[in-house]
Amino acid sequence: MGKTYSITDLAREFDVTSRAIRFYEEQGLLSPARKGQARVYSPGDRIRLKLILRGKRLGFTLDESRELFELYDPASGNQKQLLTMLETIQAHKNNLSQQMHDIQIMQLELDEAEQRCRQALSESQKDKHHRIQSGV
Amino acid sequence: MGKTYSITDLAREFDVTSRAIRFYEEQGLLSPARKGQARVYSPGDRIRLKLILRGKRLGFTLDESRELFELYDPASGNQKQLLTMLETIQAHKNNLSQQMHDIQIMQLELDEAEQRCRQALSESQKDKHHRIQSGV
DNA sequence: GATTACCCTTACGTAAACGTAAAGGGTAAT
DNA sequence: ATTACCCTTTACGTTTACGTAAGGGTAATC
Repeated sequence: MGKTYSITDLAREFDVTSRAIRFYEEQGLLSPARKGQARVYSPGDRIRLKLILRGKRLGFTLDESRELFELYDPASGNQKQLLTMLETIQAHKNNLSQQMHDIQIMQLELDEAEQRCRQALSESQKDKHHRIQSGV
Repeated sequence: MGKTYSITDLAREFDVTSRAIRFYEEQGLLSPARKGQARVYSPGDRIRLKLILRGKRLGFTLDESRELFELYDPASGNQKQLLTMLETIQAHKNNLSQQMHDIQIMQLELDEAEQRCRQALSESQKDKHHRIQSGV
């Protein structure tokens, strides 16, 4: 009953190669079921892949993403590691704040670049008209 | 008169190695003046380095950063490339929006992870007290 | 004058994240 | 039964962004 996906299904959906998906498994980020030799991915596996790719967009290494997954795993029990875990989380939160800030600044700068670009375009249009008018 | 910086000045300020800074130059992202053999960096060079590092935090490759610098350069004149330039800018803006979105979601998730973590900690504290009270 | 602290170039090494064959098996339509 | 398309594993190759010696010059300091 549960929906399943082949490796190419997921590869197509998320625009990655099947090689990449196998690589994530090799690195311990995915562990799909098997049907014979073939990999069979559950909706949970699919989400997991989605998270990996989001992590990548944010500049996380695969190791970091794997570590984050462990934060969400029921297997986390170990109490002594809870403080370490909090530090990890805090570090990630700090990085994200920094990135957020970086993005806002860069968006402003790109807006300015766009304006200058449009300006330059409209002026080259004016020049064209001028040349036409003056018969050059 | 103009303030200048040595390579180690900048390396210390931005917490990168001088090797890295030389590498950026090798890739055409910086071109400091020279005094004899030694590199001499102007305030402009310093800003440039700052931008490179910000780009890196946002997942830009050095090639992409170099391309962005060209968008801001007075040497940009070429009119035919203005449209290509606008496309490049738009693509970057789209990526940044996506990243912004990714960050917001991940911040929420990290907040939740933190809460669960603190919860687990306080419960392990309660257990401790309980064990102490009951003399185990 | 020897140590310390910079600076340089050249060049090989490396980690991460796949790309890219090579060689083969499974099944479904033509 | 052959074409086509899926799947597999093994394994070497590649790009990016530096790290890490190795070897040598300069300038201040003890």
